[in-house]
Amino acid sequence: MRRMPANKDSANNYFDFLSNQSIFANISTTDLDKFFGSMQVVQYQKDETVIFDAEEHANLYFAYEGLFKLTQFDQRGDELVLRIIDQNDVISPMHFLPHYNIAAKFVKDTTLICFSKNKVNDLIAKNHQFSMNVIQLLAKSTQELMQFSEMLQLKTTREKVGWYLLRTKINNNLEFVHPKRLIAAYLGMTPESFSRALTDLKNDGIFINNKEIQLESDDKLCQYCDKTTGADCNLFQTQQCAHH
Amino acid sequence: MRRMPANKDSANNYFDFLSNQSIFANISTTDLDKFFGSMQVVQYQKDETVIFDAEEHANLYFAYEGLFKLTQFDQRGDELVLRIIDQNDVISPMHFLPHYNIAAKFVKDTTLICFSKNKVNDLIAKNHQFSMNVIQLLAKSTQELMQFSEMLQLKTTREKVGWYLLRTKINNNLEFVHPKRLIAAYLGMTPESFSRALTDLKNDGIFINNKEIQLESDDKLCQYCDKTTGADCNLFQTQQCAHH
DNA sequence: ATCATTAATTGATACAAATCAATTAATTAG
DNA sequence: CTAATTAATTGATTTGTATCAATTAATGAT
Repeated sequence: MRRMPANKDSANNYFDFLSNQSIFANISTTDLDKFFGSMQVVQYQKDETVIFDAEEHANLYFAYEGLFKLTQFDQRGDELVLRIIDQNDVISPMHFLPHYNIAAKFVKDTTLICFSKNKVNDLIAKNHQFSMNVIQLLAKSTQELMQFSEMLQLKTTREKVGWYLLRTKINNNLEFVHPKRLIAAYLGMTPESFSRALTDLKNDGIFINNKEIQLESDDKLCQYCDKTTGADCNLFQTQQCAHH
Repeated sequence: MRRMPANKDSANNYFDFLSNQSIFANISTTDLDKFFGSMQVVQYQKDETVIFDAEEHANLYFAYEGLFKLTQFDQRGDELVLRIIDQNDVISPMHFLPHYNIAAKFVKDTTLICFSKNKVNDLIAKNHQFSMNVIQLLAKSTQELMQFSEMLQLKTTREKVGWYLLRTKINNNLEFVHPKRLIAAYLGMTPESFSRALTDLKNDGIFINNKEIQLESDDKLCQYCDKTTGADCNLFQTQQCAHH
């Protein structure tokens, strides 16, 4: 980990970046600029592991650049990847209860912007819109975790992979942007099972060459959709959509 | 479902009950009484299933009496029990995003107290302490879901059962207060596997007769503990505690 | 461009837990 | 109190996915 002193140019980039975060939506520039002044920039290197505990890391973090996974792991070395975090994601260990730990394992060199618990709580106290935004963020996080549990518990290996591909399609146009082993871990399976599932999906008209996803027809992944996931699809509830 | 007109006596009981909820902590009686005035009481019968969707059920609910499970289920009929809810628990479907659905399946006749989204949002807007309490509630819910995922994914069948027994011990003194099939579903296993795991635990000095849990010695469940779970134990970080 | 390293795939096997089937125990209703 | 119903347990079998092992593909460094 490395603390970065911010020069004026980079500070402007950070401010721009932060202003676009939904947690800061509809807040006056005055209040924001003041708050942004307290920002800290920290950098982590590929392969570093950091325990985010409620004591030392009671901050609010923004992923400015890079890639890492939020994981729990046990004595056996098995791990649960709760979230894959890349550019633009937010995590708030400051909202973890005491004694709760989670590890961040950095997959790429990563730059985080963070704000201390005290500063954040000050803004919550002072700015009603901000506290609403925090509520929104936590509500979203609750719901994503419910969907995540659902994926882990209810979906078959093949369905998990289909669901992941669908989300990839909805977000960024048919290619894997993360290492397959990372995706496999996130879906709660081994890289071997992930690979085999990708092979199986040929029967559904879904073909993979290396990082590229090719679909026999545009709707081939729709069978792995649900209303919550589909809500972000540009075809959602149109004529072609299954949830129509 | 049945809407209950509240008479004066029962209203007093409900007010007392609500006042003790942590989401209403440190709020003036004046504000509370006004808010409580908007309360609705609804009753559900054993075996009823209700879909809590973001549209019709955008409320804040308190379980006053009864027992039900919050579940997701798929076409196959497999189900994920996200939470077992009994007396004193809170759920806030009002914080679900649009299109997100979850089912409540009532195990016993149940009385819920609820407040509409609008009334809750009014209180959030007006009362800073309340919005802090809501943040606290959502943060807790996020964390519980992370622990839940961890349990589902990382623990073996036996560890899941040991962990459940430990929590039971910490909460209410060594007996099952819920049907075993419900517990099994919550732990993501079949009743058969649950039963076999209970038998296995004899090797750890843990004996079950019907609903009663008997321990060879008081620390027999400590091997299934972790710091987060242990934080609620009355021996936490004392001499006897593994996390000491 | 070539070598070294890491990632991904493919095949063979093992294993934990689900499923299926039957029995016993515990509740609930009359 | 007894019969009926539901819950829990126990045994036999199946199954999906992890694990182990080996190979091939892709990426990164010199």
